[in-house]
Amino acid sequence: MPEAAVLNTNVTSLVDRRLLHETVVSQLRDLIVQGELAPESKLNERVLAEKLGTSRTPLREAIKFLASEGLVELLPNRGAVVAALKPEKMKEVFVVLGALEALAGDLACRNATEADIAEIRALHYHMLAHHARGELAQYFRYNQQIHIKLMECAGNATLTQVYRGLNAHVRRARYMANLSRERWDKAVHEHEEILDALVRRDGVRLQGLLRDHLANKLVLVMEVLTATQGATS
Amino acid sequence: MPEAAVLNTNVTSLVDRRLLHETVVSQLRDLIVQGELAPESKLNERVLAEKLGTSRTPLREAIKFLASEGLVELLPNRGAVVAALKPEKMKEVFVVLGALEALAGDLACRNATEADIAEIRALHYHMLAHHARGELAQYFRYNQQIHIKLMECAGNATLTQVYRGLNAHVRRARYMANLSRERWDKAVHEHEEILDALVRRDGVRLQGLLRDHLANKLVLVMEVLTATQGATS
DNA sequence: TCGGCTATATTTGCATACAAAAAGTGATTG
DNA sequence: CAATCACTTTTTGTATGCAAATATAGCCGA
Repeated sequence: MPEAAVLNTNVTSLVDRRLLHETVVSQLRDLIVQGELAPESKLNERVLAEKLGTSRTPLREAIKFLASEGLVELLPNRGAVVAALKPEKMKEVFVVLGALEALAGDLACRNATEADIAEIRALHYHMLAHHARGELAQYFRYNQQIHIKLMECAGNATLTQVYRGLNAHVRRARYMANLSRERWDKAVHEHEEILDALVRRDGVRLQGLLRDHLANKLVLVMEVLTATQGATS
Repeated sequence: MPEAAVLNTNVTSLVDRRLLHETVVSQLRDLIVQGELAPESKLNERVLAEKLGTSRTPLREAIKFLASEGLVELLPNRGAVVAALKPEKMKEVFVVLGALEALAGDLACRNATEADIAEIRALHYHMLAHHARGELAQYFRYNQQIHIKLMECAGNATLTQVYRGLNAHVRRARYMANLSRERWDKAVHEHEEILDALVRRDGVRLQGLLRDHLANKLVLVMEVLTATQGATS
């Protein structure tokens, strides 16, 4: 169940069995992605270690791990800060994500099994259900799962890994978003088309749809960023 | 001079001034990329720490950093090993690299300044010189610099960062390669065409050329892998 | 001789301790 | 009154120590 890791949000660990400091990585990442640790805020090692119920050593290792992902930035002799959410950076990330999703779409049209497509369809309907109820968080959850599943259908684990890393940046901004009903409906409609193109295994069309979908996501994220940017500073 | 970091090979650090454990990350990465630490070999913390003249703590942090890049794999309670160089993994990486280089080529055609192109041309001639002398290592060095510079011309730092990370995997295999003269000449010719397409800012053609170039690289790497695979195991 | 078990040794993982650097504080002086 | 300097406090970076887990070796028994 690899999808579960994407939205793993438990802060107080339940699994002592034989996992290691990956727990800390996961917890820290969630704190950052969900915005509890704000962009550009300092990561005080003592405070965080206490909060996560560990010592500084595994925490520092986790910070280094996330630094490699780009979620935190290391300042020599001055610790680490949560990476800034700069509009310029978001544009960059979306351009790369666009290329990756387009690639994934193309590969998925060729490699996806019928079972894969059925699973995406199932996730799609879950998503529709939460959209109908106006449950944004749950909607996002299934939305993410669809995109991740599409990645996995491409059958390229490296692609999936890179995508996840970049996507973490974007999700940080998305957590702040309050979709207007209009935009939300539009996004759902886009997903309908995406599913349709996948079912027909029309790689070219799917690539285009994914690019457009991402472009719209970028617009949304930019609005969120400029809005909060004015509010917080 | 950001290109310098790509081929930074000093093991005994010269810079004590105010750099930190990034030194260890860089050293460790070089050991892996250059093959001194063979794929799937165990990373003994005590031995490595002594070799790099540090203690286990910064070394472990460096290992976690590289684990996030995918150059090493973490085995819970059993340390870390250098990531395997599996042909399947290489194929995956090249597919993603292909999409990224194509994207970079397209962006570079639009964003590169004349000075950028002049710099790439200069690197190109350096490369030709070392090709003429049959100096493989130096040839690779400038070859890499050209590709990195092309990435930078795209004006997307995120793209460059992701590219570098994936490229490290590939370079590990390339270090084992002994190019045949025929293939080598062909690669150089491809670079001539790449430069030409860039000068003419023909993004579509450049994308195609880069894809072909990468496809040929993949063939080369696969040959190296299957060859060494038979020899070492 | 071979397989399994125990005891030993190594190695990892985590916590703590210590040193250096940065940040904060306050007093003194121009 | 502001700025600077010295001093204190906090925080980071690194080394070391210790416990748990794993690998290794030796031993016994079949």
